[in-house]
Amino acid sequence: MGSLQIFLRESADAGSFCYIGRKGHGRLPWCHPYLVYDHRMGLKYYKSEDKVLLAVDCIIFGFDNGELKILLVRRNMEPEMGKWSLIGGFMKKAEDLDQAATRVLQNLTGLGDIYMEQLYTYSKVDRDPGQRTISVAYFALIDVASHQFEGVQLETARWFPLSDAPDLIFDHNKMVAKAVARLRRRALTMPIGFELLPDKFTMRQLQTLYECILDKELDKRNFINKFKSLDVLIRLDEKDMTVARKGAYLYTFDKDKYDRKVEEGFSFKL
Amino acid sequence: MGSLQIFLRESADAGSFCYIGRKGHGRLPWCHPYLVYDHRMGLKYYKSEDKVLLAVDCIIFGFDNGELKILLVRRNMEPEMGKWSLIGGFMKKAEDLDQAATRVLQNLTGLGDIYMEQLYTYSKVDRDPGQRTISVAYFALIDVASHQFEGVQLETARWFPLSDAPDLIFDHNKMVAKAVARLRRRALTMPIGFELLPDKFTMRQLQTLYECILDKELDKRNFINKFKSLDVLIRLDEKDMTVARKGAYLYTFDKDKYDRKVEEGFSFKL
DNA sequence: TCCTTAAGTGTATTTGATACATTTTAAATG
DNA sequence: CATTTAAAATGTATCAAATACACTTAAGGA
Repeated sequence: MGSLQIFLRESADAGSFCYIGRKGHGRLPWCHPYLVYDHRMGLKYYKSEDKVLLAVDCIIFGFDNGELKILLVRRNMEPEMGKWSLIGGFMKKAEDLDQAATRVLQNLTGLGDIYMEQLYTYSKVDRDPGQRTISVAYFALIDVASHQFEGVQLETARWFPLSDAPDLIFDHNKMVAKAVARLRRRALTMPIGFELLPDKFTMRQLQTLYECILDKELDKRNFINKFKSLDVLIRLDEKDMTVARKGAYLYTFDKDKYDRKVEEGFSFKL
Repeated sequence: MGSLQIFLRESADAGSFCYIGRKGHGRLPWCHPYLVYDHRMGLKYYKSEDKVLLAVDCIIFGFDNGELKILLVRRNMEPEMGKWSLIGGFMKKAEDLDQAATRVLQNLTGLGDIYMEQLYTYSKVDRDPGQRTISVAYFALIDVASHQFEGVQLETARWFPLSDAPDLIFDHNKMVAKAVARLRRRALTMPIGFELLPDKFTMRQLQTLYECILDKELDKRNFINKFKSLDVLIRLDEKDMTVARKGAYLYTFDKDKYDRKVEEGFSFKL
Protein backbone atom coordinates (compact mmCIF):
# COMPACT_ATOMS: atom_id res chain seq x y z
CA MET A 1 0.00 0.00 0.00
CA GLY A 2 1.71 3.23 -1.18
CA SER A 3 1.82 6.28 1.01
CA LEU A 4 -0.96 8.83 0.70
CA GLN A 5 0.08 11.79 -1.42
CA ILE A 6 -1.14 15.32 -1.23
CA PHE A 7 -1.07 18.22 -3.64
CA LEU A 8 -1.19 21.89 -3.01
CA ARG A 9 -1.84 24.86 -5.22
CA GLU A 10 0.96 27.30 -4.71
CA SER A 11 -0.64 30.71 -4.90
CA ALA A 12 -3.10 31.06 -2.13
CA ASP A 13 -3.60 34.73 -1.75
CA ALA A 14 -7.16 35.37 -2.76
CA GLY A 15 -8.78 34.16 0.39
CA SER A 16 -6.09 33.07 2.79
CA PHE A 17 -6.34 29.54 1.59
CA CYS A 18 -5.20 27.12 -1.03
CA TYR A 19 -6.65 23.96 -2.38
CA ILE A 20 -5.59 20.83 -0.66
CA GLY A 21 -6.55 17.33 -1.57
CA ARG A 22 -5.50 13.78 -2.24
CA LYS A 23 -3.97 13.13 -5.58
CA GLY A 24 -6.71 12.06 -7.89
CA HIS A 25 -9.41 12.46 -5.29
CA GLY A 26 -10.06 16.18 -5.49
CA ARG A 27 -9.53 18.51 -2.56
CA LEU A 28 -10.38 17.68 0.98
CA PRO A 29 -13.03 20.28 1.69
CA TRP A 30 -12.81 19.96 5.44
CA CYS A 31 -9.11 20.57 5.39
CA HIS A 32 -7.80 23.76 6.85
CA PRO A 33 -5.78 26.12 4.69
CA TYR A 34 -2.09 25.51 5.02
CA LEU A 35 -2.45 22.16 6.68
CA VAL A 36 -0.81 19.12 5.23
CA TYR A 37 -2.18 15.68 5.68
CA ASP A 38 0.23 12.91 6.43
CA HIS A 39 -1.12 9.39 6.82
CA ARG A 40 1.08 8.56 9.73
CA MET A 41 1.16 11.89 11.57
CA GLY A 42 -2.34 13.08 10.86
CA LEU A 43 -2.75 16.80 10.22
CA LYS A 44 0.29 18.91 10.53
CA TYR A 45 1.24 22.43 9.64
CA TYR A 46 2.11 23.48 6.18
CA LYS A 47 4.57 26.15 5.35
CA SER A 48 6.22 25.98 8.69
CA GLU A 49 9.25 27.41 7.00
CA ASP A 50 7.37 30.71 6.93
CA LYS A 51 6.75 30.74 10.63
CA VAL A 52 8.47 33.50 12.52
CA LEU A 53 9.18 34.61 16.02
CA LEU A 54 6.93 37.38 17.25
CA ALA A 55 8.45 39.83 19.65
CA VAL A 56 6.80 42.56 21.65
CA ASP A 57 8.69 45.74 22.43
CA CYS A 58 7.33 48.21 24.94
CA ILE A 59 7.70 51.95 24.84
CA ILE A 60 7.15 52.79 28.47
CA PHE A 61 6.43 56.42 29.21
CA GLY A 62 6.75 57.88 32.63
CA PHE A 63 6.33 61.39 34.00
CA ASP A 64 8.69 62.34 36.73
CA ASN A 65 10.10 65.56 38.00
CA GLY A 66 8.26 67.55 35.40
CA GLU A 67 9.80 65.55 32.60
CA LEU A 68 8.47 62.97 30.20
CA LYS A 69 10.70 59.91 30.27
CA ILE A 70 11.05 56.49 28.72
CA LEU A 71 12.35 53.33 30.29
CA LEU A 72 15.23 51.63 28.49
CA VAL A 73 17.52 48.71 29.13
CA ARG A 74 21.12 48.26 28.19
CA ARG A 75 21.63 45.34 25.92
CA ASN A 76 24.18 42.91 27.28
CA MET A 77 24.47 40.76 24.20
CA GLU A 78 25.73 40.86 20.66
CA PRO A 79 24.77 42.17 18.21
CA GLU A 80 24.55 45.72 19.46
CA MET A 81 25.87 44.83 22.89
CA GLY A 82 26.03 47.80 25.19
CA LYS A 83 23.52 49.81 23.22
CA TRP A 84 20.22 50.85 24.71
CA SER A 85 17.04 49.12 23.73
CA LEU A 86 13.34 49.00 24.48
CA ILE A 87 12.08 46.42 26.91
CA GLY A 88 10.87 43.41 25.03
CA GLY A 89 10.31 39.70 24.88
CA PHE A 90 8.82 37.02 22.72
CA MET A 91 5.20 36.02 22.45
CA LYS A 92 4.59 32.48 23.59
CA LYS A 93 2.37 30.25 21.62
CA ALA A 94 -0.14 29.94 24.43
CA GLU A 95 -0.70 33.68 24.87
CA ASP A 96 -1.80 36.56 22.71
CA LEU A 97 0.15 39.75 22.12
CA ASP A 98 -1.58 41.78 24.81
CA GLN A 99 -0.79 39.09 27.31
CA ALA A 100 2.79 38.92 26.13
CA ALA A 101 3.21 42.67 26.50
CA THR A 102 1.62 42.60 29.93
CA ARG A 103 3.85 39.75 31.00
CA VAL A 104 7.00 41.46 29.77
CA LEU A 105 6.08 44.60 31.65
CA GLN A 106 5.03 42.75 34.76
CA ASN A 107 8.27 40.80 34.88
CA LEU A 108 10.13 44.05 34.74
CA THR A 109 8.12 46.27 37.03
CA GLY A 110 6.05 43.86 39.05
CA LEU A 111 2.99 45.90 38.14
CA GLY A 112 -0.12 44.74 36.38
CA ASP A 113 -2.61 47.57 36.20
CA ILE A 114 -0.88 49.57 33.57
CA TYR A 115 -2.28 51.36 30.55
CA MET A 116 -1.06 49.58 27.44
CA GLU A 117 -1.97 49.85 23.86
CA GLN A 118 -0.80 48.16 20.71
CA LEU A 119 1.07 50.55 18.46
CA TYR A 120 2.35 49.04 15.25
CA THR A 121 3.97 45.92 13.88
CA TYR A 122 7.49 46.11 12.50
CA SER A 123 8.54 43.50 10.03
CA LYS A 124 11.40 44.61 7.82
CA VAL A 125 13.29 41.51 6.80
CA ASP A 126 16.60 42.74 8.14
CA ARG A 127 15.36 44.70 11.14
CA ASP A 128 17.10 42.32 13.50
CA PRO A 129 20.40 41.27 11.96
CA GLY A 130 20.50 38.17 14.12
CA GLN A 131 17.44 36.45 12.80
CA ARG A 132 14.06 37.05 11.28
CA THR A 133 11.89 38.59 13.95
CA ILE A 134 8.66 40.52 13.69
CA SER A 135 8.08 42.93 16.49
CA VAL A 136 4.80 44.30 17.72
CA ALA A 137 5.33 47.55 19.55
CA TYR A 138 3.21 48.47 22.55
CA PHE A 139 3.18 51.69 24.39
CA ALA A 140 2.55 51.96 28.08
CA LEU A 141 2.00 54.78 30.52
CA ILE A 142 3.05 54.54 34.11
CA ASP A 143 3.24 56.91 37.01
CA VAL A 144 6.86 56.78 38.09
CA ALA A 145 6.31 58.36 41.48
CA SER A 146 3.66 55.96 42.77
CA HIS A 147 5.28 52.92 41.27
CA GLN A 148 8.61 52.56 42.89
CA PHE A 149 8.98 49.05 41.56
CA GLU A 150 11.77 46.96 42.87
CA GLY A 151 12.01 44.47 39.99
CA VAL A 152 15.28 42.62 39.91
CA GLN A 153 15.68 43.53 36.29
CA LEU A 154 15.86 47.16 37.20
CA GLU A 155 19.62 46.98 37.57
CA THR A 156 19.77 47.08 33.82
CA ALA A 157 16.89 49.48 33.24
CA ARG A 158 16.97 53.26 33.38
CA TRP A 159 14.65 56.19 32.87
CA PHE A 160 15.71 58.67 30.20
CA PRO A 161 14.23 62.07 29.53
CA LEU A 162 12.58 61.77 26.15
CA SER A 163 14.58 64.68 24.82
CA ASP A 164 17.84 63.18 25.98
CA ALA A 165 17.44 59.49 25.22
CA PRO A 166 20.28 57.55 23.67
CA ASP A 167 20.25 56.03 20.22
CA LEU A 168 18.51 52.66 20.27
CA ILE A 169 19.10 49.35 18.53
CA PHE A 170 17.34 48.11 15.42
CA ASP A 171 14.21 50.07 14.57
CA HIS A 172 13.52 51.02 18.16
CA ASN A 173 14.05 54.72 17.48
CA LYS A 174 11.26 54.59 14.93
CA MET A 175 9.03 52.86 17.43
CA VAL A 176 9.61 55.55 20.00
CA ALA A 177 8.86 58.26 17.46
CA LYS A 178 5.59 56.61 16.55
CA ALA A 179 4.71 56.13 20.20
CA VAL A 180 5.30 59.80 20.90
CA ALA A 181 2.98 60.71 18.05
CA ARG A 182 0.35 58.33 19.36
CA LEU A 183 0.69 59.69 22.87
CA ARG A 184 0.24 63.19 21.51
CA ARG A 185 -2.91 62.18 19.71
CA ARG A 186 -4.29 60.38 22.74
CA ALA A 187 -3.64 63.38 24.92
CA LEU A 188 -6.01 65.34 22.70
CA THR A 189 -8.70 62.67 22.57
CA MET A 190 -8.83 61.52 26.13
CA PRO A 191 -7.49 62.98 29.37
CA ILE A 192 -4.77 60.39 29.41
CA GLY A 193 -2.89 62.28 32.09
CA PHE A 194 -4.72 60.00 34.46
CA GLU A 195 -2.23 57.25 33.80
CA LEU A 196 0.92 59.28 34.10
CA LEU A 197 0.18 61.23 37.25
CA PRO A 198 -0.13 60.22 40.89
CA ASP A 199 -3.63 59.97 42.33
CA LYS A 200 -3.44 63.51 43.62
CA PHE A 201 -1.86 66.19 41.53
CA THR A 202 -1.80 69.93 41.09
CA MET A 203 -3.01 71.85 38.08
CA ARG A 204 0.55 72.87 37.44
CA GLN A 205 1.65 69.23 37.22
CA LEU A 206 -1.16 68.44 34.83
CA GLN A 207 -0.30 71.38 32.66
CA THR A 208 3.40 70.57 32.67
CA LEU A 209 2.56 67.04 31.64
CA TYR A 210 0.55 68.29 28.70
CA GLU A 211 3.25 70.73 27.79
CA CYS A 212 5.77 67.89 27.73
CA ILE A 213 3.54 65.67 25.65
CA LEU A 214 2.59 68.35 23.16
CA ASP A 215 6.01 69.95 23.31
CA LYS A 216 4.66 73.46 23.50
CA GLU A 217 3.90 76.04 26.12
CA LEU A 218 0.29 76.47 27.11
CA ASP A 219 -1.50 79.41 28.62
CA LYS A 220 -2.29 78.66 32.24
CA ARG A 221 -5.74 80.23 32.28
CA ASN A 222 -6.86 78.69 29.01
CA PHE A 223 -5.59 75.31 30.07
CA ILE A 224 -7.42 75.38 33.36
CA ASN A 225 -10.62 76.68 31.80
CA LYS A 226 -10.62 74.01 29.18
CA PHE A 227 -9.88 71.22 31.59
CA LYS A 228 -12.48 72.43 34.04
CA SER A 229 -15.09 72.55 31.30
CA LEU A 230 -14.28 68.91 30.60
CA ASP A 231 -15.68 68.22 34.03
CA VAL A 232 -13.56 65.21 34.94
CA LEU A 233 -11.58 66.72 37.78
CA ILE A 234 -12.40 66.87 41.47
CA ARG A 235 -10.75 69.55 43.52
CA LEU A 236 -9.82 68.26 46.96
CA ASP A 237 -9.67 70.39 50.08
CA GLU A 238 -6.05 69.42 50.46
CA LYS A 239 -3.24 71.59 49.24
CA ASP A 240 0.27 70.78 48.23
CA MET A 241 2.26 73.26 50.28
CA THR A 242 5.63 72.31 48.89
CA VAL A 243 5.25 73.94 45.50
CA ALA A 244 4.40 77.47 46.53
CA ARG A 245 4.11 79.59 49.63
CA LYS A 246 0.44 79.90 48.90
CA GLY A 247 0.09 76.18 48.25
CA ALA A 248 -1.69 74.58 45.33
CA TYR A 249 -4.98 72.69 45.41
CA LEU A 250 -4.76 68.99 44.73
CA TYR A 251 -7.05 67.35 42.23
CA THR A 252 -8.08 63.82 41.35
CA PHE A 253 -9.71 62.49 38.26
CA ASP A 254 -13.37 61.61 38.58
CA LYS A 255 -13.05 58.12 37.22
CA ASP A 256 -16.76 57.67 36.53
CA LYS A 257 -17.21 60.89 34.63
CA TYR A 258 -13.96 60.24 32.87
CA ASP A 259 -15.04 56.81 31.72
CA ARG A 260 -18.35 58.19 30.52
CA LYS A 261 -16.53 60.88 28.56
CA VAL A 262 -14.21 58.35 26.97
CA GLU A 263 -17.15 56.22 25.89
CA GLU A 264 -19.03 59.15 24.43
CA GLY A 265 -15.86 59.94 22.57
CA PHE A 266 -14.77 63.51 22.71
CA SER A 267 -11.90 65.60 21.56
CA PHE A 268 -10.42 68.69 22.97
CA LYS A 269 -7.84 71.00 21.60
CA LEU A 270 -4.96 72.65 23.40
CA MET B 1 35.06 14.33 22.45
CA GLY B 2 31.68 15.09 24.00
CA SER B 3 29.21 17.28 22.22
CA LEU B 4 29.24 20.99 22.95
CA GLN B 5 26.55 21.92 25.43
CA ILE B 6 24.78 25.19 25.81
CA PHE B 7 22.83 26.70 28.60
CA LEU B 8 20.08 29.26 28.52
CA ARG B 9 18.44 31.38 31.12
CA GLU B 10 14.72 30.90 30.86
CA SER B 11 13.18 34.26 31.58
CA ALA B 12 14.29 36.66 28.96
CA ASP B 13 11.80 39.43 29.06
CA ALA B 14 13.67 42.40 30.36
CA GLY B 15 15.54 43.16 27.22
CA SER B 16 14.48 40.72 24.57
CA PHE B 17 17.44 38.55 25.27
CA CYS B 18 18.77 35.81 27.43
CA TYR B 19 22.19 34.64 28.38
CA ILE B 20 23.72 32.07 26.14
CA GLY B 21 27.02 30.41 26.53
CA ARG B 22 28.99 27.19 26.64
CA LYS B 23 28.75 25.24 29.83
CA GLY B 24 31.67 26.18 31.97
CA HIS B 25 32.93 28.77 29.57
CA GLY B 26 30.66 31.67 30.43
CA ARG B 27 28.34 33.15 27.88
CA LEU B 28 29.20 33.68 24.27
CA PRO B 29 29.01 37.44 24.03
CA TRP B 30 28.73 37.50 20.25
CA CYS B 31 25.81 35.12 20.30
CA HIS B 32 22.44 36.47 19.34
CA PRO B 33 19.50 36.24 21.74
CA TYR B 34 17.40 33.19 21.18
CA LEU B 35 19.98 31.42 19.09
CA VAL B 36 21.22 28.02 20.05
CA TYR B 37 24.63 26.79 19.14
CA ASP B 38 24.92 23.25 17.97
CA HIS B 39 28.37 21.98 17.02
CA ARG B 40 27.14 20.10 13.99
CA MET B 41 24.50 22.50 12.70
CA GLY B 42 26.11 25.76 13.69
CA LEU B 43 23.75 28.45 14.84
CA LYS B 44 20.10 27.65 14.80
CA TYR B 45 16.96 29.18 16.21
CA TYR B 46 15.92 28.89 19.77
CA LYS B 47 12.33 28.70 20.88
CA SER B 48 11.14 27.64 17.49
CA GLU B 49 8.16 26.12 19.24
CA ASP B 50 6.91 29.66 19.74
CA LYS B 51 7.11 30.54 16.09
CA VAL B 52 3.81 31.29 14.43
CA LEU B 53 2.34 31.88 11.03
CA LEU B 54 1.75 35.51 10.21
CA ALA B 55 -1.20 36.26 8.01
CA VAL B 56 -2.22 39.51 6.40
CA ASP B 57 -5.88 40.31 5.86
CA CYS B 58 -6.93 43.22 3.70
CA ILE B 59 -9.94 45.42 4.18
CA ILE B 60 -10.36 46.78 0.68
CA PHE B 61 -12.61 49.81 0.36
CA GLY B 62 -14.06 50.90 -2.92
CA PHE B 63 -16.40 53.71 -3.89
CA ASP B 64 -18.81 52.86 -6.65
CA ASN B 65 -22.19 54.11 -7.63
CA GLY B 66 -22.34 56.52 -4.77
CA GLU B 67 -21.75 53.75 -2.26
CA LEU B 68 -18.86 52.74 -0.06
CA LYS B 69 -18.09 49.07 -0.55
CA ILE B 70 -15.73 46.37 0.63
CA LEU B 71 -14.32 43.48 -1.32
CA LEU B 72 -14.89 40.02 0.14
CA VAL B 73 -14.28 36.45 -0.94
CA ARG B 74 -16.30 33.40 -0.24
CA ARG B 75 -14.34 30.84 1.67
CA ASN B 76 -14.27 27.52 -0.06
CA MET B 77 -12.67 25.57 2.71
CA GLU B 78 -13.42 24.31 6.19
CA PRO B 79 -13.67 25.58 8.81
CA GLU B 80 -16.27 28.19 7.96
CA MET B 81 -16.61 27.02 4.40
CA GLY B 82 -19.08 29.08 2.44
CA LYS B 83 -18.82 32.07 4.73
CA TRP B 84 -17.47 35.37 3.54
CA SER B 85 -14.02 36.50 4.51
CA LEU B 86 -11.51 39.25 3.94
CA ILE B 87 -8.86 38.75 1.31
CA GLY B 88 -5.73 37.43 2.93
CA GLY B 89 -2.61 35.38 2.72
CA PHE B 90 0.48 34.47 4.64
CA MET B 91 3.63 36.46 4.98
CA LYS B 92 6.63 34.71 3.50
CA LYS B 93 9.87 34.66 5.32
CA ALA B 94 11.63 36.60 2.61
CA GLU B 95 9.23 39.54 2.63
CA ASP B 96 7.92 42.03 5.13
CA LEU B 97 4.29 42.63 5.97
CA ASP B 98 3.81 45.56 3.61
CA GLN B 99 5.16 43.46 0.79
CA ALA B 100 2.94 40.56 1.76
CA ALA B 101 -0.13 42.77 1.77
CA THR B 102 0.84 44.29 -1.55
CA ARG B 103 1.40 40.87 -3.04
CA VAL B 104 -1.91 39.55 -1.79
CA LEU B 105 -3.71 42.50 -3.28
CA GLN B 106 -1.76 42.41 -6.49
CA ASN B 107 -2.48 38.75 -7.01
CA LEU B 108 -6.13 39.49 -6.61
CA THR B 109 -6.54 42.69 -8.54
CA GLY B 110 -3.46 42.83 -10.73
CA LEU B 111 -2.85 46.33 -9.42
CA GLY B 112 0.18 47.68 -7.66
CA ASP B 113 -0.29 51.38 -7.04
CA ILE B 114 -2.81 51.14 -4.29
CA TYR B 115 -3.07 53.04 -1.06
CA MET B 116 -2.43 50.63 1.79
CA GLU B 117 -1.87 51.10 5.44
CA GLN B 118 -1.27 48.76 8.32
CA LEU B 119 -4.20 48.72 10.70
CA TYR B 120 -3.78 46.41 13.67
CA THR B 121 -2.47 43.01 14.62
CA TYR B 122 -4.91 40.38 15.85
CA SER B 123 -3.54 37.61 17.96
CA LYS B 124 -6.18 35.97 20.13
CA VAL B 125 -5.09 32.41 20.72
CA ASP B 126 -8.28 30.91 19.36
CA ARG B 127 -9.05 33.44 16.65
CA ASP B 128 -8.55 30.83 13.96
CA PRO B 129 -9.90 27.51 15.21
CA GLY B 130 -7.78 25.65 12.67
CA GLN B 131 -4.40 26.63 14.00
CA ARG B 132 -2.50 29.36 15.76
CA THR B 133 -2.31 32.28 13.38
CA ILE B 134 -1.58 35.92 14.00
CA SER B 135 -3.12 38.26 11.50
CA VAL B 136 -1.99 41.73 10.59
CA ALA B 137 -4.87 43.69 9.09
CA TYR B 138 -4.25 46.19 6.31
CA PHE B 139 -6.71 48.56 4.83
CA ALA B 140 -6.65 49.59 1.22
CA LEU B 141 -8.46 52.16 -0.88
CA ILE B 142 -9.14 51.59 -4.52
CA ASP B 143 -11.14 53.34 -7.15
CA VAL B 144 -13.51 50.69 -8.42
CA ALA B 145 -14.46 52.51 -11.60
CA SER B 146 -10.95 53.01 -12.99
CA HIS B 147 -9.73 49.63 -11.85
CA GLN B 148 -11.82 47.10 -13.68
CA PHE B 149 -9.39 44.37 -12.76
CA GLU B 150 -9.82 41.04 -14.43
CA GLY B 151 -7.99 38.93 -11.86
CA VAL B 152 -8.78 35.25 -12.14
CA GLN B 153 -9.57 35.18 -8.47
CA LEU B 154 -12.43 37.54 -8.99
CA GLU B 155 -14.81 34.68 -9.58
CA THR B 156 -14.81 34.22 -5.86
CA ALA B 157 -14.62 37.88 -4.88
CA ARG B 158 -17.49 40.33 -4.64
CA TRP B 159 -18.07 43.94 -3.71
CA PHE B 160 -20.51 44.51 -0.87
CA PRO B 161 -22.01 47.80 0.22
CA LEU B 162 -20.55 48.46 3.63
CA SER B 163 -24.01 48.75 5.12
CA ASP B 164 -25.10 45.47 3.67
CA ALA B 165 -22.07 43.23 4.08
CA PRO B 166 -22.45 39.67 5.28
CA ASP B 167 -21.15 38.30 8.54
CA LEU B 168 -17.49 37.38 8.25
CA ILE B 169 -15.33 34.57 9.60
CA PHE B 170 -13.10 34.72 12.66
CA ASP B 171 -12.45 38.22 13.87
CA HIS B 172 -12.84 39.78 10.43
CA ASN B 173 -15.92 41.77 11.45
CA LYS B 174 -13.85 43.46 14.11
CA MET B 175 -11.19 44.23 11.56
CA VAL B 176 -13.69 45.87 9.26
CA ALA B 177 -15.11 47.94 12.09
CA LYS B 178 -11.66 49.18 12.99
CA ALA B 179 -10.87 49.90 9.36
CA VAL B 180 -14.01 51.99 9.01
CA ALA B 181 -13.04 53.99 12.06
CA ARG B 182 -9.56 54.51 10.66
CA LEU B 183 -10.93 55.55 7.29
CA ARG B 184 -13.17 58.07 9.01
CA ARG B 185 -10.24 59.50 10.86
CA ARG B 186 -8.10 59.66 7.75
CA ALA B 187 -10.85 61.41 5.85
CA LEU B 188 -10.61 64.23 8.37
CA THR B 189 -6.82 64.39 8.41
CA MET B 190 -6.01 64.11 4.75
CA PRO B 191 -8.11 64.47 1.63
CA ILE B 192 -8.04 60.76 1.16
CA GLY B 193 -10.80 60.91 -1.42
CA PHE B 194 -7.96 61.01 -3.90
CA GLU B 195 -7.58 57.27 -3.65
CA LEU B 196 -11.21 56.31 -3.90
CA LEU B 197 -12.26 58.50 -6.81
CA PRO B 198 -11.43 58.43 -10.50
CA ASP B 199 -8.93 60.99 -11.78
CA LYS B 200 -11.71 63.35 -12.72
CA PHE B 201 -14.71 63.75 -10.48
CA THR B 202 -17.47 66.15 -9.70
CA MET B 203 -17.97 68.01 -6.46
CA ARG B 204 -21.12 66.02 -5.92
CA GLN B 205 -19.16 62.72 -6.10
CA LEU B 206 -16.59 64.02 -3.65
CA GLN B 207 -19.29 65.11 -1.26
CA THR B 208 -21.19 61.85 -1.53
CA LEU B 209 -17.98 59.98 -0.80
CA TYR B 210 -17.43 62.00 2.35
CA GLU B 211 -21.03 61.55 3.34
CA CYS B 212 -20.62 57.78 2.99
CA ILE B 213 -17.40 57.72 4.96
CA LEU B 214 -18.65 59.95 7.75
CA ASP B 215 -22.14 58.53 7.58
CA LYS B 216 -23.83 61.89 7.79
CA GLU B 217 -25.31 64.45 5.44
CA LEU B 218 -23.25 67.50 4.70
CA ASP B 219 -24.25 70.94 3.57
CA LYS B 220 -23.25 71.42 -0.04
CA ARG B 221 -22.09 75.02 0.26
CA ASN B 222 -20.10 74.47 3.41
CA PHE B 223 -18.50 71.37 1.97
CA ILE B 224 -17.43 73.13 -1.20
CA ASN B 225 -16.18 76.17 0.67
CA LYS B 226 -14.14 74.10 3.03
CA PHE B 227 -12.66 71.95 0.35
CA LYS B 228 -11.85 74.93 -1.82
CA SER B 229 -10.10 76.62 1.06
CA LEU B 230 -7.93 73.52 1.36
CA ASP B 231 -6.60 74.46 -2.04
CA VAL B 232 -5.83 71.00 -3.36
CA LEU B 233 -8.40 70.87 -6.15
CA ILE B 234 -8.07 71.96 -9.76
CA ARG B 235 -11.25 72.77 -11.62
CA LEU B 236 -11.04 71.59 -15.22
CA ASP B 237 -12.78 73.25 -18.14
CA GLU B 238 -14.50 69.97 -18.82
CA LYS B 239 -17.96 69.21 -17.57
CA ASP B 240 -19.70 65.98 -16.84
CA MET B 241 -22.94 66.39 -18.77
CA THR B 242 -24.47 63.13 -17.65
CA VAL B 243 -25.31 64.18 -14.14
CA ALA B 244 -27.36 67.30 -14.80
CA ARG B 245 -28.77 69.28 -17.70
CA LYS B 246 -26.49 72.06 -16.70
CA GLY B 247 -23.55 69.73 -16.38
CA ALA B 248 -21.09 69.67 -13.49
CA TYR B 249 -17.51 70.80 -13.54
CA LEU B 250 -14.90 68.10 -13.23
CA TYR B 251 -12.07 68.43 -10.75
CA THR B 252 -8.75 66.74 -10.17
CA PHE B 253 -6.55 66.71 -7.14
CA ASP B 254 -3.46 68.84 -7.34
CA LYS B 255 -1.05 66.11 -6.38
CA ASP B 256 1.80 68.48 -5.51
CA LYS B 257 -0.20 70.75 -3.28
CA TYR B 258 -1.87 67.71 -1.80
CA ASP B 259 1.44 66.10 -0.91
CA ARG B 260 2.69 69.31 0.59
CA LYS B 261 -0.45 69.57 2.71
CA VAL B 262 -0.11 66.00 3.90
CA GLU B 263 3.49 66.60 4.91
CA GLU B 264 2.65 69.76 6.79
CA GLY B 265 -0.03 67.77 8.52
CA PHE B 266 -3.38 69.39 8.71
CA SER B 267 -6.81 68.56 9.89
CA PHE B 268 -10.12 69.75 8.70
CA LYS B 269 -13.53 69.24 10.14
CA LEU B 270 -16.75 68.45 8.28
C1' DT C 1 5.73 94.13 58.70
C1' DC C 2 7.23 93.68 54.23
C1' DC C 3 8.81 91.03 50.44
C1' DT C 4 8.67 87.20 47.47
C1' DT C 5 6.81 83.51 44.79
C1' DA C 6 3.67 80.87 42.48
C1' DA C 7 -1.45 80.14 42.49
C1' DG C 8 -5.74 81.58 41.15
C1' DT C 9 -9.08 83.94 38.34
C1' DG C 10 -12.26 86.49 33.89
C1' DT C 11 -13.07 88.93 29.61
C1' DA C 12 -12.47 90.72 25.02
C1' DT C 13 -11.08 89.37 20.40
C1' DT C 14 -10.41 86.45 16.72
C1' DT C 15 -11.14 82.53 14.23
C1' DG C 16 -13.49 78.86 12.48
C1' DA C 17 -18.05 76.17 12.05
C1' DT C 18 -22.62 76.22 10.88
C1' DA C 19 -27.04 77.58 8.98
C1' DC C 20 -29.40 79.07 5.20
C1' DA C 21 -31.94 80.63 -0.22
C1' DT C 22 -31.57 82.22 -4.83
C1' DT C 23 -29.72 82.19 -9.41
C1' DT C 24 -27.79 79.73 -13.40
C1' DT C 25 -27.43 76.60 -17.14
C1' DA C 26 -28.67 73.53 -20.86
C1' DA C 27 -31.40 69.73 -22.03
C1' DA C 28 -36.17 68.12 -22.59
C1' DT C 29 -40.87 69.05 -23.55
C1' DG C 30 -44.88 70.81 -25.81
C1' DC D 1 -39.24 78.55 -30.25
C1' DA D 2 -40.95 79.32 -25.66
C1' DT D 3 -41.47 76.97 -21.40
C1' DT D 4 -40.40 73.68 -18.08
C1' DT D 5 -37.23 71.18 -15.30
C1' DA D 6 -33.44 69.36 -12.59
C1' DA D 7 -29.30 69.79 -10.55
C1' DA D 8 -25.17 72.97 -10.20
C1' DA D 9 -23.19 77.08 -8.55
C1' DT D 10 -22.62 80.65 -5.32
C1' DG D 11 -22.12 84.19 -0.49
C1' DT D 12 -23.30 85.98 4.02
C1' DA D 13 -24.89 86.32 8.67
C1' DT D 14 -24.77 83.96 13.09
C1' DC D 15 -22.94 81.19 16.60
C1' DA D 16 -19.37 78.61 19.09
C1' DA D 17 -14.91 77.76 20.23
C1' DA D 18 -9.91 79.12 20.57
C1' DT D 19 -6.85 82.42 21.81
C1' DA D 20 -4.64 86.42 23.88
C1' DC D 21 -3.95 88.81 27.79
C1' DA D 22 -2.91 91.11 33.44
C1' DC D 23 -3.97 91.63 38.06
C1' DT D 24 -5.05 89.80 42.75
C1' DT D 25 -4.29 86.44 46.48
C1' DA D 26 -2.19 83.68 50.00
C1' DA D 27 1.39 82.16 53.01
C1' DG D 28 6.31 81.52 54.12
C1' DG D 29 10.69 83.75 54.87
C1' DA D 30 13.47 87.78 55.77
